[in-house]
Formats: sequence, C-alpha cells, structure tokens
Amino acid sequence: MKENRKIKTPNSKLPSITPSGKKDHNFSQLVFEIVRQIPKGRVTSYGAIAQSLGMEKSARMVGWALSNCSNAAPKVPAHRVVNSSGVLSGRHAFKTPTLMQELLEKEGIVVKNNKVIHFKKYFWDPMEEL
DNA sequence: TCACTGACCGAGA
DNA sequence: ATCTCGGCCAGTG
Repeated sequence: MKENRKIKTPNSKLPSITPSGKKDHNFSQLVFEIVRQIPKGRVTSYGAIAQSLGMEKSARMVGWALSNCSNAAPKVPAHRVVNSSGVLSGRHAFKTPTLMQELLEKEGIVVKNNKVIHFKKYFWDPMEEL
C-alpha cells in the first residue's frame, strides 16, 4: 500500500481552483497566468505548474491547456515551458517545429537536441518564486 | 459507455 | 542512460 501520496497545498498567492475538487473550465486561464509570469530567459516544467495549482499529478492537463494558448490574449510565452527533463516536448505545436528553440535561444538559453542545457540553472519554480 | 490519445511525471527494471 | 508502467484528467469517435 502506498502512503507516499504527498498532498501538496496550492500556492495561496495564486488564484485557487474551485474548491472541493470541482473541475473548473478556467483551469487554462490559471495556467496561462502562471506562464505569463515566467521571467524572460528562464524556463519551468508542466509538472511544476501543476504543483503550484495543487494538482501535482495532473501535468498532462497543463500541456492540454497550453495546446489551446494560441487563442489566449495577451500571448502566452509557452516556449518557456518544457518537460521535467528539459526537453522541448511542445515544439510541434508551434508554427514551425524549430520556433520554440529559436525563441528560447533568443532569450539566451542554449538548446541542444531539443533539450535545454543547464536546465536546472534556468529552472523557475512557480511554487518558490511566486 | 468504452477505449484511446495526449506539449507529463516518477519509480523500477 | 533507455524503456516500460501506472497514474492523472479532458477530449474525441
């Protein structure tokens, strides 16, 4: 039996999701707000964002939300979100598969083989920094 | 309703 | 380092 289920508390400084586990359709908006706060030249992961929303195991929903971010205004710097290994897993959702990397390099981040070099160094944790 | 898919993640083999 | 598996939850046919 697994009791290693660490229940994370949502970051109180962020807008909270509907209480009592009720699903809310503006989940995407919460994700966008966090992503918009990622400083230029820094990156974070889908899981870290999920954590700050109190949904540690729902990193997939973050990706799902971002796939819809083209419609959002103002624009969401989705290129600053990579997976927990620093891989640009979302690159195919951009206009061209290389755009994500180009945007990151424009901000001073080095990308090799679709992977962020010195990922830890550039990592921005919404849980701690917000 | 069921089954499968995903811009994911952590643990094990 | 690479691969597989179970878990997560919304959308799709």
